[in-house]
Amino acid sequence: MDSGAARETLSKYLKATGKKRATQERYAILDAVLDSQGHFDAEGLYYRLISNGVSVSKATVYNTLELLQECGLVSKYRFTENSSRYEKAFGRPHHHHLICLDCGDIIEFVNDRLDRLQDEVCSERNFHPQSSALQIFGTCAKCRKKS
Amino acid sequence: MDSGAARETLSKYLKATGKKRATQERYAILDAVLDSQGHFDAEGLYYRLISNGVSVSKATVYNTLELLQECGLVSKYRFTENSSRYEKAFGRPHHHHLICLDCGDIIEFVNDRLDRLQDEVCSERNFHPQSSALQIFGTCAKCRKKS
DNA sequence: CTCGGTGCAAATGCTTTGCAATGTC
DNA sequence: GACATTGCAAAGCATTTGCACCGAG
Repeated sequence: MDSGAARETLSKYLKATGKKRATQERYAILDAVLDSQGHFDAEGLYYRLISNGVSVSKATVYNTLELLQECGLVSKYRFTENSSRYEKAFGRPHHHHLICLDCGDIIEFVNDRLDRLQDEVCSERNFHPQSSALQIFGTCAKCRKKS
Repeated sequence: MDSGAARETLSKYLKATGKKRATQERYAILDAVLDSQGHFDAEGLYYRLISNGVSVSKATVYNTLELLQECGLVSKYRFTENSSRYEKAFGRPHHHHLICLDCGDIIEFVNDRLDRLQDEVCSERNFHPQSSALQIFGTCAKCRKKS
């Protein structure tokens, strides 16, 4: 993950809009996102920022996550009730998720055949796909061993 | 859609738990669900009940939708922020969704190859699937014509 | 008659918003 | 300087909960 390139993506996006400004907060939040491993939520990101001495408000975290989503640096998911999960999307291939209902683990996988099949379905229906999300809920190998 | 069979499914489920009771409200809500076409939300179902002269509270609607989900009569989805969508699941094949970002239309499709491919992915990872949801977001044929 | 279910309104938790202060351009 | 962005706390919204009453078993 190249932090410099991500910052440049954000910077270009901000300029492209002609209105949005490059603030310290936005870059600080981007850095925190890039530091993250796997999925995180807005709350967690906020506390991570605070405990690193970065002073931001939750509102700004939410706003900036939306902004980062717009420029493709972050993906947002809603696997369960009452909480959105995010992940950095910079330089990552298109992937899907296996979600363990026991331990809550999220396992990512990539499958070209699956993606191609999706495209087929779309062209059959004359539907122009923009993004897609496949979630498979079940029990992971770890939890199956346990029980 | 056979309303009698659905009611029987619910009845059996209630008895099987040994604790849950068969109330008028639960059957009234089930009926309203069976009457529905396509996707609906809790709020809409609630108002549909009220305007049909059935007196229930929102809390009961939510509780019952959860119950109907447990016994497989209803599926719940979360396509967008801040609102869950439900659909009757009784006697319906496993299907996925194309969601139009322009008009909000939800198009269902069935694809065996896709389902088989998903199973393959799971067994590769020793993951035991229970349910899955694929959403493809984009623009539908109708909206592409318009623009 | 017992205990699960219901209705209501208040509570919850995530997310957004209004407004004055701040910092970018 | 103009105006987008921030911070804070308060508001919003879908959903849940607490509790007194009701009704299924």
